[in-house]
Amino acid sequence: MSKCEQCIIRQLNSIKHLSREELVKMTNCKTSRVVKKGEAIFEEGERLKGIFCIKEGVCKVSKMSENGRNQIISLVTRGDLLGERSLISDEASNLKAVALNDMQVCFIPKEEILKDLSKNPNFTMSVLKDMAQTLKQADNVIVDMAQKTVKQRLAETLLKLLDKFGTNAENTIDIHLSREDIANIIGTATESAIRLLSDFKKKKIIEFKGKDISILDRNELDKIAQGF
Amino acid sequence: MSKCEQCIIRQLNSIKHLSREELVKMTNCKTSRVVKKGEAIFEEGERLKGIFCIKEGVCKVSKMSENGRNQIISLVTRGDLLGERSLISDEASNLKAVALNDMQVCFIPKEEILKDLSKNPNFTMSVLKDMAQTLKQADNVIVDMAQKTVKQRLAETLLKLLDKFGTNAENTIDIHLSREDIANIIGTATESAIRLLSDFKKKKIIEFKGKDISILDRNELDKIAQGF
DNA sequence: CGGTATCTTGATTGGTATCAACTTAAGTGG
DNA sequence: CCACTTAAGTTGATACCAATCAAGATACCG
Repeated sequence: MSKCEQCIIRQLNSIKHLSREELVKMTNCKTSRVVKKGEAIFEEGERLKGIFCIKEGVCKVSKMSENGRNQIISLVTRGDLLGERSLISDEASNLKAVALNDMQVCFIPKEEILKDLSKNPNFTMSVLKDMAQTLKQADNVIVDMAQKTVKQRLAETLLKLLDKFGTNAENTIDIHLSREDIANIIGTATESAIRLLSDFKKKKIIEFKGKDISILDRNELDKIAQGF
Repeated sequence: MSKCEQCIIRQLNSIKHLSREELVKMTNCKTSRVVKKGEAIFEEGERLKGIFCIKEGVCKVSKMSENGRNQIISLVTRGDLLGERSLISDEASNLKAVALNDMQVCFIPKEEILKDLSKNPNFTMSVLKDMAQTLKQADNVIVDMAQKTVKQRLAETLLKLLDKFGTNAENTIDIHLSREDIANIIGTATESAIRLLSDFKKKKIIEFKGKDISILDRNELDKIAQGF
């Protein structure tokens, strides 16, 4: 079993504030797990027994709306923690997490995390800061959803994806999302997203390589996102 | 100066987890302030030097969108804390808070709160729980904004307002919001909100007493909110 | 009492959802 | 290797919803 003390991923999140001693304990109680593309890490309504630390891969975190459509709330990647909130508020998860590609995640049992939270103020403060940050972003998303058009949101989403995942050898955004996934991020019907993507392509703002998207005119996307 | 130890409001939020000693210190450094209706407690972009504890009254917390419209993110009332997030993430506030009626608020300096956070795990944990809860609600709002129609959102908002503020002697929702405020909560143009309110009135789901709203058929609003 | 803000309604335009049909891509089993 | 199945992507036509502009009504305030 690989040791948390030696894990590089740890440096990327709040776990970096744990002491050597705490890390040793964590190594002893954590379990590793491989999650295949498309597989769920947890379901909406499930009671989580711990949190997940993403070692490799990306997953979409989503929530079902009352009308039966799926809304993707965030994309969680290498170095992120997943499930702290449900654990802290001690409620069933309100979200579902599904792997977008093959993943490696570590599972850390609830008791261990709660113990660390109660004994290590630096750790707690770090989690608190993360959460404050997430909340701020959530506010921004609310404003965008409430006041921007689908076209603006699509442009913005493409830019965010580019910044978060960068580009691969073919110059396409280095994460494969289906058209439906994209629609579920911006909160629209799949056909609408497709139509707008198609518009962007005609205007040479983006192009397709296979199904993947390559951004040609970042500047123009910026303008569209801001409403021109 | 009134004493935090004896303040009833304290029981309503995380401050209840502070020790007697900590409360005495807080009494000595806090300041009280009256905020008139329409006045701002703080502005977007302002660097807060502490947090606010709402003793009396209600304020709207909002954010300007890039297209120049105002989105109300939440309504903060008696017993709530305000400004913890900016303080924790140590950034300028991303939000603006404006009084909806005359308010009494206490201001607690940053240093005092940070000291309590670093020394009292119960307090920190309580703040953390609050924030996890807020984040969960934010997720719900995102889904609603992304996927519900304006009509659904209006119905939902009316129900939430009713639950949060109750009714007064005239059986109207016990908080006065302008039509514009309502529109800014549901994220639509003022005229659209007015039109839909007018529809609801015609269908005898609500009625107006002056400008205030009285809910006649809660059941019907529930149905509309869920998409029928 | 005039001026201003808020509220209200109508007409028009544009954006988005929905339904339906078709294409392409990716398996799967004979 | 081909025929079949299924999922994903694409496009057009239509109808509905909501934003915007314009104009009038009502309440509020100095």
